[in-house]
Amino acid sequence: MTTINDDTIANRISRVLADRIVTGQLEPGAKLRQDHIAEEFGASHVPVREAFRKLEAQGLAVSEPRRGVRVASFDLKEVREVALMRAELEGLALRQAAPHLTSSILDQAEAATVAGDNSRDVRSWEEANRRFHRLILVPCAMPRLLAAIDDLHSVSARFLFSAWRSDWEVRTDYDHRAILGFLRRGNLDNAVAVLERHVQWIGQKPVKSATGSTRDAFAIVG
Amino acid sequence: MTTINDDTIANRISRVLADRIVTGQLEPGAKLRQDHIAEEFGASHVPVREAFRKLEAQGLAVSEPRRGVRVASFDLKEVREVALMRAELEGLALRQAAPHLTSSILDQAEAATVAGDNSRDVRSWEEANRRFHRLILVPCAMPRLLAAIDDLHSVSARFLFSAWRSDWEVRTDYDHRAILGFLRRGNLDNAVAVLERHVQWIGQKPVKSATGSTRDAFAIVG
DNA sequence: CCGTTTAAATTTATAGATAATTTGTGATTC
DNA sequence: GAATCACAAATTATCTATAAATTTAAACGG
Repeated sequence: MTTINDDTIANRISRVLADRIVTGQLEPGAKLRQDHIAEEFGASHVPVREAFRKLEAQGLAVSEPRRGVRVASFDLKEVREVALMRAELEGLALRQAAPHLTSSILDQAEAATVAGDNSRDVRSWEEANRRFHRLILVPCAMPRLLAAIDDLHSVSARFLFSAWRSDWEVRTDYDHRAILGFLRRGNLDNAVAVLERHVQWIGQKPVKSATGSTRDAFAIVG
Repeated sequence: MTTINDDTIANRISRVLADRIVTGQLEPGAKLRQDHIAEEFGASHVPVREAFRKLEAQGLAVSEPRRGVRVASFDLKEVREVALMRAELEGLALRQAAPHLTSSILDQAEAATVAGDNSRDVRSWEEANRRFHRLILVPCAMPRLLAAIDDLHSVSARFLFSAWRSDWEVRTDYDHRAILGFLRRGNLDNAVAVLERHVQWIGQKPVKSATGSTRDAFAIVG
């Protein structure tokens, strides 16, 4: 039996590019040239174009009709927009998921919180944080809603990595613990309230640019 | 000057197919064969595949890796899911749009409501209904949010056309009027509350199938 | 009647051709 | 002499045409 090629080349390219954009290896506004990318992946430019379309749908790239596609840029306004959307949709998901939450799931979510608190770098903190959110939301069993939340999470992560690429300070996530506490006690309304506030929390941080001047970086921290 | 080719062939194909799926000309589960579609549009299959990717992102088609793409099917569960998502997101959009609403906009929205009440067929009712929602939400100036709402509206419309393809009874939209009333009086909380309830209202209707048996059809009516 | 093999249809990917946009160069004007 | 406009060349995206791989179906044999 040969190697099972479960997904298409276009999907593979799309995943790699998405990761590069989210982690900041590809900077906002950078041009994505299909021929170059095709060459890098040892493929032709047709699957590359299909990958572009997927990135576009996820909000990670923007395509101008006959002028090519660029990495999507963002500003504080868009950080806020994504935070608000996540708050609403995650609140909805938690309400629907609550009846199906087991103590086993909540234990796993607590473990994810601990893992996040012990994370020494942004990347692993983000991974643990996403695991927490997914764990308590997936039982809502609403695929379209979960897919939408997932896309927003990717964009959130991009903001996060943009602001805290290398320097990350350890902090304890009291919100996650409060949410779990309310869920264990069956107090859904408070759990949702904390979650929605939590996701809207936008961290702010001064960043020194190459010229010595400082600009403010913003990111959703939750 | 020649005909301005503002958008790509792929976008054009995508729009036409989306319309066919939404109006029910293409039934759920129907296979979309790229060569046939390419031939119909006098194009090759590359732009067709790109159109497929867009439809997939909108939730109108599903693609299995090497087995082609089909028109997305749906059930009552998904109707509910879309209704809940629309309720949350439209509520959010209205809250953000409220400070920017002018009496001129509200007048146009009222005109759209009247047009809806006078509509004799589903299609024109849907068009007027969508116009109403867009008018009061667009001033939120959140492009990603509005795009998400727009996609959900398309899916809503698909459910609607599926249930009431030909027989549509005229009805007066009290909810729209109540929303406008609250907005005019500056009572945002009540306006949002009515809107969220309004969008979650799922109409139900018995439909006679070819065999003589009856099944229930469902659709978001708002 | 069921499983295997063969053939047709269809998706996926490649390579090449076309069209449009951008960029660089040169000429003309102020 | 500097700046702007026009034109040309190169780069890049888009589409067509063709080939390879995979799935679906159909036929054959047990």
